[in-house]
Amino acid sequence: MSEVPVLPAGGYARPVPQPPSASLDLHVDRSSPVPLYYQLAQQLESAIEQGRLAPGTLLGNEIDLASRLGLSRPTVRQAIQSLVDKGLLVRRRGVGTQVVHSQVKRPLELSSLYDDLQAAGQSPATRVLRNETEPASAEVAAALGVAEGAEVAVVERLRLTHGDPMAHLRNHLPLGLLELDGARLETTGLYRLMRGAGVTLHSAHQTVGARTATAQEGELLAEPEGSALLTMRRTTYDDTGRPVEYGSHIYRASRYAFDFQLLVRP
Amino acid sequence: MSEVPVLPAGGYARPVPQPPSASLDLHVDRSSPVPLYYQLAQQLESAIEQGRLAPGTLLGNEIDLASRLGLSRPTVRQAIQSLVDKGLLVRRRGVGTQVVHSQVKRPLELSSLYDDLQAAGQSPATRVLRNETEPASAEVAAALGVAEGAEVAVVERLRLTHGDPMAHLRNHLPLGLLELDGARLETTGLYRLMRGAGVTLHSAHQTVGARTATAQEGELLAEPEGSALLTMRRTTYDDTGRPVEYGSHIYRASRYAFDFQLLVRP
DNA sequence: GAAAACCGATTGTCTGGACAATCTGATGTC
DNA sequence: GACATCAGATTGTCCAGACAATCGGTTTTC
Repeated sequence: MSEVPVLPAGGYARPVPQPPSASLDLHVDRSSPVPLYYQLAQQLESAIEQGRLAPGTLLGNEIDLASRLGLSRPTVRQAIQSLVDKGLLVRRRGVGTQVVHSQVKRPLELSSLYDDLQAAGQSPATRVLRNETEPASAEVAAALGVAEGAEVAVVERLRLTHGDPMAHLRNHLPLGLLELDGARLETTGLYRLMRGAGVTLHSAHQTVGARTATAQEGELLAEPEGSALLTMRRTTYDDTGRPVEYGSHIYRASRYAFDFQLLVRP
Repeated sequence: MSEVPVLPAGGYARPVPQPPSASLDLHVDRSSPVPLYYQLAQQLESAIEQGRLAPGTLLGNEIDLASRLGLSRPTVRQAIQSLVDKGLLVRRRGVGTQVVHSQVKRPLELSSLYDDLQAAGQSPATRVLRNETEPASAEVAAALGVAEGAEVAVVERLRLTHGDPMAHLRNHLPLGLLELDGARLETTGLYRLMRGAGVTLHSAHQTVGARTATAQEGELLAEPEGSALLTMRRTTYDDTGRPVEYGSHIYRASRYAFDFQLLVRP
C-alpha cells in the first residue's frame, strides 16, 4: 500500500475530467407537444452517441444548463436522470455529471428474436409450422395460469437466417387475447403483433439453459444428434400481471448466443 | 366478437379495482436522515410484499396521499416512481396507480453466482484452483483494454454445491485494482471483494452460449464428455467506464440454468 | 511538513402551486 | 339501442426557489 506512485487511487487509467461543454447548441421547442425534458434528453443522448460529448466530459452544472436553456432546474434534472437510468451519465455530488466511458448500449430489452435479428441486419425469415389450439399441458397451464387441459393457442415457428435454420420457437397463448394470423407471423415478430393488438407487455421471467439435441431436434435444426442446444423458456406478463405468453424455444448453440447488457442498480 | 359476456375487453381475467387503500398506516419521520421519498417507498414496498396492498389495488390519488402524509406531491411522486421503475406499480393517467399483479421479483441484478446460490440456500463452496498473473491473451486484452501480452491477474475457481462441482469460473482482472486474497475468495464472491475494495460496479456485458464438454472439462465438472455446458462470458465496467473484470465461465447444464426477470421499458 | 479546518461548487431533497393530457363513466342525442 | 358529448378524476409536465449533504481543493494550524 506504500509507494505505488504511478497508480493513483487504486486505478490504472486516470479519468481526465474535461472542461465543461458549454458549446453544443442545445435548444428546446416549446411549441412542440414533446415534453421539454424529453427533448433535452434526446439531444444529450444523440450528442453522446455521436461523440460530440466525449466520455468523461463534465456536463456543466444543472443550474447554468437550466438558465441557458430557459428551463427550470427540475426539468433539466428530469432529463439528466433519464440518461442516468439508461447508464449513459453518472452523477457525483459536489463534482458534477459525467458522461460514462461508453460501452453501454442497451440494457436488455424485451425484444423478440425477430427484432434482434433484424437490428443485426440478418434478414430473418420465419416458417410457421403450426398454428392451432390444444389442451394445455401441466407445464403450460401453470405458466399461463389456466386449468390443465383448457384450450390454449399454440404456435410453432422455425426461424431462419440466410436460409439456415437457427431456432425453433414454440409459444402458447391464452385464447381470446388476439388473432394469430399465420401470414402476419411470417413477416413480423410475435411481440409486435401483441403490442399491435393492444397488449401492454410489462415484464417477463426467463430461464436459459442448455442440453444436447435429440435426433428429431437435430433434423429440424440441421444439426447432428448430440450437438449443444441453447434452451429458453419465457413467461411474459402484461401490466395487470396476467400471463400473456409462454415460450419454449431452442437455439442452435453453434449459431446463436444470448448477448446482453445490464446495469447495476445503485 | 359478439356476445362473450364473461370476457370483457379482450381479456379473460377482469382486473378488479379494489377501493383505494386509505388505511395502511403510513408515516414519515422527518427527524430521520433517510430521505422522505425513500421512507415512503420502502413502506409501500413492504406493504406490497407482505400482501397488505393486494395486487390490483388502487393506491389512491397522489394529492390526497401527499396531504395525508404531510408531504408535497413531488415527493410522493418520487416515491411512487421508484416503485414503478422496480415494476411493482403501474400508473395510468386518468385512472390511478395500481399494484402490479405480482410475479416480478428481481429485475436482473449484477450479482455473483456466489450470492445467487447463497440466496437460494445452496451453501456454496469454492475451491481456488489458480491465483496468479499471466500475459493477457488477445481475447483478454481486448476485453480489459490492455495491450496484448501485458500482465493481468487470473483466478480460476471451482464452484461446488453440496460437494458437487457446478461451475468452473475463470476471471481476468487488471493489475493494481485490488489484492486477490485466496482465502477470501473461498469464502465470498468476487464482486463482493471488488465492492469492498472501493470499485463501484456500473454495468456489464454478457454473452450466454452453449457447447459440448471436452474430455478435460468433463473430468473437471464430473460430467461425461460430450454433455451440454452453458458458457458465459462477462465483461464488467466501473462507473468511469473502464473494464474491471473479464470472466469466462462454464456451467453444468444438467445442474444449472440462468434465471432472470426483466422489465419492459415503456 | 503534516494534519485539521474551512470554503466554494455541485448535486440531493423538498416545497407549493399551476395547467395539460388522458381515462372512465354518465349524460344526452339521434 | 347506439353513438357522440361532456364532466370529473387522476396522472403528466413544468415552474421558482430553498436548504442540506458531499466532494475537492485551499488555507490554516500545530
